[in-house]
Amino acid sequence: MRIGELARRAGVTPRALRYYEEQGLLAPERRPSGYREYGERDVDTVRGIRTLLAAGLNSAVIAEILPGLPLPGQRPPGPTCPELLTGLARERARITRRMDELAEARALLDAIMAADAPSEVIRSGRLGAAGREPGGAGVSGGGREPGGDGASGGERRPRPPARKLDGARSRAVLE
Amino acid sequence: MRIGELARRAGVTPRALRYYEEQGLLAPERRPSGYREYGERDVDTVRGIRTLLAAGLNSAVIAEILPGLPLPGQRPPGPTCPELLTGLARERARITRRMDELAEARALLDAIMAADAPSEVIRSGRLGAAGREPGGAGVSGGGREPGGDGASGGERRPRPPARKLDGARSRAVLE
DNA sequence: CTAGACCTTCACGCCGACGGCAGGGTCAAG
DNA sequence: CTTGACCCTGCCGTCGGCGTGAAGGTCTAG
Repeated sequence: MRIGELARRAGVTPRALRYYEEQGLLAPERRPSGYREYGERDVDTVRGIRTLLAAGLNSAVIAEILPGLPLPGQRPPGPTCPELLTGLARERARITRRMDELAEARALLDAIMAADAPSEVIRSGRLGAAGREPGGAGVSGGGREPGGDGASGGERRPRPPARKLDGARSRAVLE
Repeated sequence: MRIGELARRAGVTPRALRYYEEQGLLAPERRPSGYREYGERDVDTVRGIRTLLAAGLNSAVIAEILPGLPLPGQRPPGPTCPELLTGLARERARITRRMDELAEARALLDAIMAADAPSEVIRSGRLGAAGREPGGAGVSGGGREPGGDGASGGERRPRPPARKLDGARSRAVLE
């Protein structure tokens, strides 16, 4: 199929598909005319890409992960198994951390809502970063915490004090 | 305290604190010299800001939320209760959706790892967007699904087809 | 008085994932 | 052949949350 159809079926724009190709996430055939020709499997591939992008993985990471997606049972001879596996574990841990952060933020919102809703404050404890109250009065669904999955590092440091090391700019703002 | 101390205690950079002020999230006193003077409570406030930022709320949203944070029992006469509450609920729902996305992505990673780890594929089902396998062989922790909290809209559309409406540019890329 | 740590206000740079446009080719139907 | 839908390759713009100087004022210890 051509780019427009894939775009519709995968729920993205053609522009995004060209971008994914540019980043090495897709490699469609080409017609003599230059038109890209995609296969059926690319629909799922693109959905997978979207899922991973939505999880905060960047295209470079996805690019090294993707080969394991489309048809399992095809081992590209490159550095797949050990390094890839650690990379996967790393991203998984990052996602879990992210979920913890979200849970914390949601708890904070719940605390604010609980303190704000009954027109006046009822018991209003101090809520440093996340108000812990046993019987949460959230709008729906309570707070639950994942078991503590990856490394549960705690300290908040905005920068590895920005050593004057010449190259190697640090990224990973907050993620 | 001055900006440097607050920065250290809250785990951010002075630059970030100035930025927060610029965005209306903080309003420190000023010494005659122009130096900013912060209070103790600002430490917690900044931590709260970080938590919310980490959850994907932007500074504008946080700005309208924050007044409910520091000292409860102080109702600024503006549009607080009804609109603020819906805003809070909206953001809460967004966070929950985000967590669902993350859970999905993590399940996808687990599926890839499971298919990749045992050196050869074992049963390799097709995994369109998230491989569902009863006995997941993940590294740690299984997959769990939140009860479905906010609106569980399903369709994936990258753009509200970009109507030629003049003003009103749409945002919310992927969030 | 002086050094050095700390502070001030500009103001530009950056990154990722695209959006959007210009200028031009392709293709199927009528 | 023409039309209109679709496609191509550049290439610049955007948005948020800061980083990173630059040029200069303030404060405190010695």
